[in-house]
Amino acid sequence: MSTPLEKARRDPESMKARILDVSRRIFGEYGFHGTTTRMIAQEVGIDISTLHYHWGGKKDLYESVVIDINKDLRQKLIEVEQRIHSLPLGERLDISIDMTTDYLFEHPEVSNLILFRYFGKTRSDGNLDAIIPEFTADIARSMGLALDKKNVPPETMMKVLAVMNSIHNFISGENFFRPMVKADRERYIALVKETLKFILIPAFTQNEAI
Amino acid sequence: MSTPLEKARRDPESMKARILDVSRRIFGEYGFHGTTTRMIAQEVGIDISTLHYHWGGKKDLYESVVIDINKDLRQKLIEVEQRIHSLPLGERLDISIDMTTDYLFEHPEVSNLILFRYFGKTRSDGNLDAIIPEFTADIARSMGLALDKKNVPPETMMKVLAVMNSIHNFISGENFFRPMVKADRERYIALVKETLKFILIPAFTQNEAI
DNA sequence: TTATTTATCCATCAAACGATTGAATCGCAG
DNA sequence: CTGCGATTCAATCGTTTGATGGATAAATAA
Repeated sequence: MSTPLEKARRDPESMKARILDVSRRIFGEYGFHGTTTRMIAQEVGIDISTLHYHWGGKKDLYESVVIDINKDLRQKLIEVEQRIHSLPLGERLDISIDMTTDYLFEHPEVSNLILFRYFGKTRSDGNLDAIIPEFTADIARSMGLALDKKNVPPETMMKVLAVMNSIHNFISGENFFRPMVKADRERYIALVKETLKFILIPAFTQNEAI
Repeated sequence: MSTPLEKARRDPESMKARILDVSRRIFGEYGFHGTTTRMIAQEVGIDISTLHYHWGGKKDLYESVVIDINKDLRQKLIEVEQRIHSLPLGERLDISIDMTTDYLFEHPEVSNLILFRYFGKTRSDGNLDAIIPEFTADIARSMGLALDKKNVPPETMMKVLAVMNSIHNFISGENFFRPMVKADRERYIALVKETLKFILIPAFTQNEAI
């Protein structure tokens, strides 16, 4: 057995995959209600009925998109963790911020969609994000703030959320913030990293031996 | 001369004001596209045509809402600044976080709408947020990071944005984050303040004399 | 070859949505 | 009371939106 999402990801050239990729971007920009199936179909260059043929309906497609970006993000987190594992905390943070920021600037729809789900309601919405608490606990462990990913204390969860949100904010708000600081894209990315490190590193290293 | 918004705010019992208040909340929850004029009308307990009579149309109403919440936030910032003016930086941050957090938890639609405008696109959207850069510069000065609100350097703007966004995130994401940390509302508010201070205060006081 | 499955588009539907119109109602000055 | 502006609602219009059915062609199997 295999879900439509798995099929799509096996063949990146398939129509399923093309629709999924465009959907990620447009759902990320306009949110669920702001996106129409016609917008997606037009961008892919197909008829709406073809979209329905492959994905069943708008809501099914949206759910697949959410699952897909969660998979991607989780994959990236594993990658980051392998890279920083067994380094001192300050360095772990530094490298994590660099890697995560670079990745998300290349795939801003990931941040967009996550923030949409955090802050916006959908008129009819199931609980699709049971994964997020697990993510957060994983990151807590990876940052050395918790020993295992069960029973992470609330204070720690909150700190991790603050870190992740700060990153997503700058990625997803680029169109809004970048003109404010009059920077080109490259400079903006540098400013984001610098700011994140300025804010985050002192907080988590303040009680550490130097 | 007086705009519909000013009229509404002069008489809080007026239909204009009632519609505006409900609109703030619903636009904040569902965003522009996720909100229908019928949802607002039903919540107020009136017919849609009455809504159109007072506010012209969905878009006009939405713009009034955005202007209204910006006015409120600016007013609050002035209030905060008067309270903290001439205190040492650490204390300024501490009190600012407390006051701003309390205010926003009482009016979460302010955070909701601001984040919606940062991260989401509306299919046709003018530039309605020319005020935000001024806000940000104001806060920078109020935090003692800039001497006057002209020519605030990009690095400083970014830091202020990071601070404000972190606050908005926890307010607006309450429905998502609070179950994750298994806290009741009161406890959640305390956790938010604690986390914000943990993250922010060390960063801004690290180079200060103690 | 023929038959069957897969994939795509065209035409169209029903529901939902933003908006308007015209009549009814209210408050109040003359 | 009368007249009039301000306000409200019921009914409805035109459009958009999500979704479907049927024809068609290409690929695949028999």
